[in-house]
Amino acid sequence: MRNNATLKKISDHLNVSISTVSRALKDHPDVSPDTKKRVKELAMLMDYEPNAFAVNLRKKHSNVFAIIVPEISNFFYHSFVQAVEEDARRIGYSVMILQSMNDPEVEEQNLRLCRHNHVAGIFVSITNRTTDIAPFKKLEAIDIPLVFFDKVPTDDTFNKVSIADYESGWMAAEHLLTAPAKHVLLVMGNNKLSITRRREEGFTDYYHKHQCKKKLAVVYADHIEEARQAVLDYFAANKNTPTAIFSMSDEIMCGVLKAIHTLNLQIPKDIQLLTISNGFLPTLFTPDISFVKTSGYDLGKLSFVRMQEIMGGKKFVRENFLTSSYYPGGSM
Amino acid sequence: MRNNATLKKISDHLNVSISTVSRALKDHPDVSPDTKKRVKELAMLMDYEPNAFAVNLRKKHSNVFAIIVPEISNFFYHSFVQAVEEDARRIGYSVMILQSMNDPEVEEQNLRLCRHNHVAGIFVSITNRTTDIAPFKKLEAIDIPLVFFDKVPTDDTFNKVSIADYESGWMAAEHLLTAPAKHVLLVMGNNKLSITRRREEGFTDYYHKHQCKKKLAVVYADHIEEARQAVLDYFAANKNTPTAIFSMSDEIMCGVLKAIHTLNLQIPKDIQLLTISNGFLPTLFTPDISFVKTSGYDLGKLSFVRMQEIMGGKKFVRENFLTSSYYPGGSM
DNA sequence: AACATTTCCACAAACGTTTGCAGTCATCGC
DNA sequence: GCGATGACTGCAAACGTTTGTGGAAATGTT
Repeated sequence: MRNNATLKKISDHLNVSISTVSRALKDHPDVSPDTKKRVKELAMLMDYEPNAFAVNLRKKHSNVFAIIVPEISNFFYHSFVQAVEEDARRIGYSVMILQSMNDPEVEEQNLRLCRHNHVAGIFVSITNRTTDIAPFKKLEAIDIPLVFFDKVPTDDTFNKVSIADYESGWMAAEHLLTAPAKHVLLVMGNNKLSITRRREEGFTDYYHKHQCKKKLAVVYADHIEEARQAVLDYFAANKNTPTAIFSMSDEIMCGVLKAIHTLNLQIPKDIQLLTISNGFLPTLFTPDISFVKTSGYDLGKLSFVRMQEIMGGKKFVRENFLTSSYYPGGSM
Repeated sequence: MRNNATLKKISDHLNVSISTVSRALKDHPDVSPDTKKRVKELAMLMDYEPNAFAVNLRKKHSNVFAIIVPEISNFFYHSFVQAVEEDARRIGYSVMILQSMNDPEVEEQNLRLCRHNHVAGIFVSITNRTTDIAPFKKLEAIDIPLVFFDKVPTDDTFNKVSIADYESGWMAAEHLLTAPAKHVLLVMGNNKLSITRRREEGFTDYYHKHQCKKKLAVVYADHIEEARQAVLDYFAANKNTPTAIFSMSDEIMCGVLKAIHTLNLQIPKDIQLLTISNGFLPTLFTPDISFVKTSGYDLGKLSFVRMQEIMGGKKFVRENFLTSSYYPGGSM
């Protein structure tokens, strides 16, 4: 028993033309109040719903936004998604979430899906290993607006919205370097990403500018397990060294904590820890982990504003930054 | 500069008909090897991509699956999504993720989106407060296959795939009741959900069957903060009472842990804790939280099998269950 | 009464694809 | 040399919608 209510069927029942039905349903001034009423009633009765395929074919674009992220298992993205969904809903659009599994190939498949479905716009946080920007260029060629957020490519012909990474690294240093430990370990993500480089730069610039005498080490990790291993390796080489650790993300922090637990070290006695986070995970531990807050929600709101600007025709490329602030916990 | 490669344009360039181009591109035996070659080459050159709207309009359905979950911030769902994505990709389908934000109204909006886009199939884990199943019935009326997973409605005209909840509750009791504490606290989710009722039933059945003498209390919570408050309330009424706590999910566990941290209680000395989990979160803490494992990944695989059966025409309704197993940590 | 305007509606083209059907050749068997 | 077969290819309808255009009444203006 298929749902077959269509403009044609309604028009047949009412002895009016298809176009009249179409216009009646969208309150076009050309149709009389009386027919409007009749059409709407019958449409309601027949449970009419416009066929999105036909509408989109005609209009050449759909009204759903896509969000492409490396992995949805990231608290930062949850609030981002929520913010975008709120705003999208407000203007009658929907949001579909696609994850690239940190695989450029999957990412490209997702982009293809977006192209085929002529999505209204795409918010994308790129993969650690994304190097080919051609698929993104392709999107712009067919006028699908693109906003990069959080993990953005270095290419600067794109619209990007990101955390003020340099500043948050700087802020992290500002607080972490007050910790007693004489050693400092930076556990960073993939060092090809601008997000990583800028956070590290912010941190080390503060470090050098204040002529900090602590011994500084930096390690890079692509995911939890690598972060854990990196920290284990560090402590294998620096046994019993009180160290202040800077973790640049939730994911990294999880790895760091696993290592710390493995080594049975105490926070904040043996180790001081400060991370950059959206704020959820750090509060789950004892003591709370101190963090520099980066709001995925705010980033989502900002990204959406950019998206609407682009959709509205503002074509100039821009990069926006979002400031962050410090939330002291008990890990320092 | 729009990407306009279309069958018509290709046909114009090659002086053949649209239909020939269409058939050539899909290796229809009716068209000669020579024209096939020419068409394919030009199509490649022009970067032709079929217009999904037109294809779908013609075929009356798209090739994307939808997954609707209350919230994506749930580790259990991540692996579920991953499993489904893997299998979908394998048969050339895509997956879109929609979250209902635990709001039945948003859930219905998402269902509407699925209907309008004539999605190939829907995997849905319902909201805590979903009572109206009419929108789901509507989906079936237009032949969109539906598989409920994890949080499933009680109505048994639907296809459902879920954790063997009773069994996992039973298993949890089996292990938790060996803990030294004389008091047992069950922190459960929304008690209208069958998942909650069955897990609780499994637990209490074991409890009664073994004539357990420990003092049993049960509280319900809809989200993290409620869980935290419930535990705080419990300990306000039972000061310094060594208690073994059963948490029925990751989310609940987070709330429980927050309360435990607030009260400065020690695990496993003062409190023993056992949760049901997908396995990620429990390992982030020290000591590791013991858990009964429910595999989202396996559930995803199973759900997909069901989905394909339904799509293949097997119409009979069934409910599948997935067994779980115990992973000891250091929290007991 | 003649003409202009408004109100309401229908026609038809277009969006890009798929597919049943029919048509045009050339080749083959006899 | 005639019908039959087979290999290609094109025509046209259909999917359901939107929208520019034009036309027939009804109303208004002088």
